[in-house]
Amino acid sequence: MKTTIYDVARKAGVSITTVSRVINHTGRISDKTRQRVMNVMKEMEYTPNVHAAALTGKRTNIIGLVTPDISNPFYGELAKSIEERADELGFQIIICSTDYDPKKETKYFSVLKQKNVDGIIFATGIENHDSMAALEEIINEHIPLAMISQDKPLLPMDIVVMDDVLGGYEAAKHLLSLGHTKIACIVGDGSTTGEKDRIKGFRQAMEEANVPVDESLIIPTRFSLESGKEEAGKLLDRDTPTAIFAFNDVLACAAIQAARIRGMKVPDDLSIIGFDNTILAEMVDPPLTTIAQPIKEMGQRVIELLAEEIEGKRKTKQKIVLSPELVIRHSTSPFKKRIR
Amino acid sequence: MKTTIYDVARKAGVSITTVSRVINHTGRISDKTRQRVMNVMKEMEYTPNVHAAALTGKRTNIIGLVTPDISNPFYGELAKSIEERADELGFQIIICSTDYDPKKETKYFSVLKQKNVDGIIFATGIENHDSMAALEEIINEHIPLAMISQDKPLLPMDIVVMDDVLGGYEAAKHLLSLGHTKIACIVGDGSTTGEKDRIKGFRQAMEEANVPVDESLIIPTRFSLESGKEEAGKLLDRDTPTAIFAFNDVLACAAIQAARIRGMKVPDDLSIIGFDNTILAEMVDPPLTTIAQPIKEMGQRVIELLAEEIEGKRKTKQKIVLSPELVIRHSTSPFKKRIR
DNA sequence: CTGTTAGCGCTTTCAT
DNA sequence: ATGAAAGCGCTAACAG
Repeated sequence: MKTTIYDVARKAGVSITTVSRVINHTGRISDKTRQRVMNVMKEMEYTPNVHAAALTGKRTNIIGLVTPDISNPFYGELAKSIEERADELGFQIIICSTDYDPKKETKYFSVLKQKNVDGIIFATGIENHDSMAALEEIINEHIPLAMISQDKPLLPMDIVVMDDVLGGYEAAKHLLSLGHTKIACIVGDGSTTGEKDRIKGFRQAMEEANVPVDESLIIPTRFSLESGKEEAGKLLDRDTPTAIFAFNDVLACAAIQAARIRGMKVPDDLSIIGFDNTILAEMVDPPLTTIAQPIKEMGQRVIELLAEEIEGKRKTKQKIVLSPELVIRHSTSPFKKRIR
Repeated sequence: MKTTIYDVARKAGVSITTVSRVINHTGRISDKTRQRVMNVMKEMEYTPNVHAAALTGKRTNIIGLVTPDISNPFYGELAKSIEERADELGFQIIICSTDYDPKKETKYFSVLKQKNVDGIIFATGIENHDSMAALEEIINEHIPLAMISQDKPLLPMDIVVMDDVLGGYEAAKHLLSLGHTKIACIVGDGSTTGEKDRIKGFRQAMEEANVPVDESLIIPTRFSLESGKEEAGKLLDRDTPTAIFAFNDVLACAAIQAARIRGMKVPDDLSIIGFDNTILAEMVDPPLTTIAQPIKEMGQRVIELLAEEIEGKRKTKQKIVLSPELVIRHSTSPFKKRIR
């Protein structure tokens, strides 16, 4: 049998109350007894039973992380930084991969509640109606919540996001500074706020530079490599942009492939800038100039925010907006008039 | 206050025992009472308190997953498939990312033990002495264990691995069948069993084809993109292999880049085959011919194995060896005599 | 088929 | 400064 608080108490010649006190640093205890108890605990390799503690209302030190897909490098890196910082703060992470399925989302909510997690971090959109309802329920039960990389302006919870407007702005700015004016955007389905913000920033930079935005150069895709390749290909077949702003690194890869198939050289014939700065960006040829999301820092900040709330150090919700960073590699170059 | 088993019992007009029985499907209960109790549970939205149950020796339905780095696409995909199947089987996953640090490894062992997980899956090597000691302790406590993608012949636990010998064999076979004979291998530091097995398979295929292996074409690297690029470059500068077998997809990318810098076309001037079939393989240009590890299936099988053991359905340990699969894309082509 | 009751290991008043 | 005792919510042996 595992050694319990009773075993320790007996061996140390004190009551279990005293042992409990030294474990939790509560109440007053003479240094002498404390030392004795601590020694016995060490000696017996005593570790408190988490469940018994949880049963009396103590924390579980478990945090749920709800993400759409951990195999996606972006979420993988996010999960990693969250887990790392969580570990430092004494929390474990239960991962929940929803696979973009709202049903799994709501299911996980109840599982996590049942597991009595101390808090939950959402890295999914939660657009679905049922999910929203489940979410509100969680809010009502005052389970500490934090949202990452997704804004939910109307709900009271901690939030860490990146400034997508600025990201779009910087991408456009970079291309403009290289002399490009005929710039295409390869976007997704336009549904998320992140996407909308990026294009907003893009437009702003164009406007400031007095370059009109050609709406026919804004190309929607299904956010996948195949779809990106196809749409980028169609674009290049019918028009001649000198630069492309892809809304993530995968789409940028797609654009590179589409260009290469058509005998265009990147960046000589076509500059391409990506978004996210995942591992792909350095893997691809040419290495991608891209707008880096501060993934690592975002992960650290959410978990810190959440931990503060769990520990009751702060009762007001907080929103942290981090800045993107332009990472210049080799997929963009100054505009040169093309020789036909 | 959350509704407890007592609330349900009272409302249903039975004892808590009866309620407990319908929850756990134990003992005999008349269909009538069962129905009544079930209805009340539904009505009150009752969910059992996991900690109270765990305190009496019931399972926690939590499984620990110890991996070196979830942000690595290979482990990310593995984690995903494990989580997915685990969810179906009713388990949650606590992730532990060791970052290849043996200290974190041993630390996680104790954390997981303390959290009373039902079982643990190791996706790390556990080469370190302290980790081994900790591992043996866990074995002694009879916590169900499973190892994935790593063999530990001397320890009694469930294992799921891929046949690396066969993988190396198939890679060589493919290249040989295309007419290549001057084949280079870009390997790592040669320390893991996986690597050794791959090269063993490679040699075997070469031998069967009566093609001598040129040892100077076996190039060690630090398994990183940079290192791979550098070493592959040196190789191409001093020699003229017609094909390269890279020991993972990252190294294959490195080889492609090194070749392109030197004006060589892949696959026309140089065929390259990778290993793993991570997302990189389809992202890169040209898409990579590679030896696919059945990541998804590996994940599913470990968790199934572990679940069986947790549920006590099987007491003998089991080892499952899965087969690799050649995925042909566009980075390899038949050998043509080079025109100088 | 159903109920009574004794723990599981710990926290927390309330005494002393 | 320390201890006795009452739960926390549930399971399971025992009794009917």
